[in-house]
Amino acid sequence: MTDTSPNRPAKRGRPGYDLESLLAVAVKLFNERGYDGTSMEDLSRKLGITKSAIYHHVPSKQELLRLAVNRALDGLFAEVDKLDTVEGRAIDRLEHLVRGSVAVLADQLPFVTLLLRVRGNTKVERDALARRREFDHIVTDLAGKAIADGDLRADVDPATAARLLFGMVNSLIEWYRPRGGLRAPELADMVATVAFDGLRVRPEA
Amino acid sequence: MTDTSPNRPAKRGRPGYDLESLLAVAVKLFNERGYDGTSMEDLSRKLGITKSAIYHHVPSKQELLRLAVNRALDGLFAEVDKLDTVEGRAIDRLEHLVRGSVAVLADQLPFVTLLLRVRGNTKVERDALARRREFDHIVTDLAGKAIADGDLRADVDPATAARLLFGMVNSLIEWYRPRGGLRAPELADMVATVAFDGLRVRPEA
DNA sequence: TTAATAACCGTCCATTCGGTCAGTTAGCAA
DNA sequence: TTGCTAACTGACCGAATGGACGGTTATTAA
Repeated sequence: MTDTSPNRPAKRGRPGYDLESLLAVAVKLFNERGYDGTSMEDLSRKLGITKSAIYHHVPSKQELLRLAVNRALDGLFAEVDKLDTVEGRAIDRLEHLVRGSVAVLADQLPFVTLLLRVRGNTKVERDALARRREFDHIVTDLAGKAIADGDLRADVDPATAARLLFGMVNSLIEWYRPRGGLRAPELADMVATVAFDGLRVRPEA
Repeated sequence: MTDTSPNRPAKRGRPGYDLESLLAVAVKLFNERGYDGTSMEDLSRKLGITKSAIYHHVPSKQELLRLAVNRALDGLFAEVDKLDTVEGRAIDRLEHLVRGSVAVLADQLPFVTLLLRVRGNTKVERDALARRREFDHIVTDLAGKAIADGDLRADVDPATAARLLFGMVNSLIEWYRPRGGLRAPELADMVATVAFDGLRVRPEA
């Protein structure tokens, strides 16, 4: 989807990585080995340039992390903003948010993956966690309204419903790979179906 | 549940940590900061002993990880073994496994948490991932049989069903804390209900 | 009182870590 | 051909890392 290869045509200056192409490689490596488990040496080796060359593009290792997680968060909050245009009951808006989140997850998989693994060791990580909590709060509110509407099971409290729902959504990062046969819309269908209607086949009336 | 405090009564030798109590602190810290993000210095400070004292109990940092993830895996496979005694259809056995896994997760939360975050950087981690895949394979087989029985939706393939199901189960480590009001059996009920019957309220016939 | 046991300390080490800095090189436009 | 821009190199640094090692201290059983 995004061109991440070095030496792409028609640019000023010496060809090579720019911030974008470098970030793509970095995030991929962070996801493979973990952020703390990846040294700048490791990254430079993977890039095929020296460690100091990385610092031409980015002032610190943490900045790479910051750029990545914010990209994921911006994508997710863009889906939240889209909800304003969605008419209908809370459960429908909730389903929209689920589908939107699956779409962001599929489209920005490496960034979302990194986001969901952040632990809170540094300020960058804590800021990311704060924005994640903000997102979770929005989901919980929607679940609460859907329960009040009588559309979502009342034997599960809103916070738990939100957590189970997005627990399932977020678990996609563990196995979904866009290159496989399954496309994002079909994936979103599956998740929405299973989450809202369950895995069990119900005897028809 | 398990006594993890140092200086418990009636033991030989100088009182202090033994492997068990040390491991508990280590795993907790690993979960807070990440395995790679936790140095042996960090751990020694948390323990209140010197770094070298740790190496009296354990030969390496990786050994701590190995002990922890194997404890989690042993718990999960014990639940698999229990399935032999369960009569009934595949979907019932699958539900048993879900409930059993939730129980293990709740009882051995720190160990399971650490297990689910392993990336595969070292041999210890790769071995853990291999055992996890073995577990996943068992779940997928069960899902396949349940679909063949006509009990699980046929519009989701077995592997995806297994992944969504245990994606939801495993996401519990992100928020479930045993000290809260919710007990493990009630938690298992909720997860099983939501996963198999969905979050949506269905109009009664 | 004396072993045996088991936890612990202080010091040290080679390596790796994230990061700095002064210079170099490759392509483009004028 | 000359600037200009932007990517890159190599040598270096102080701090932190996982771990080794020889000696010490607190407790219980005989």
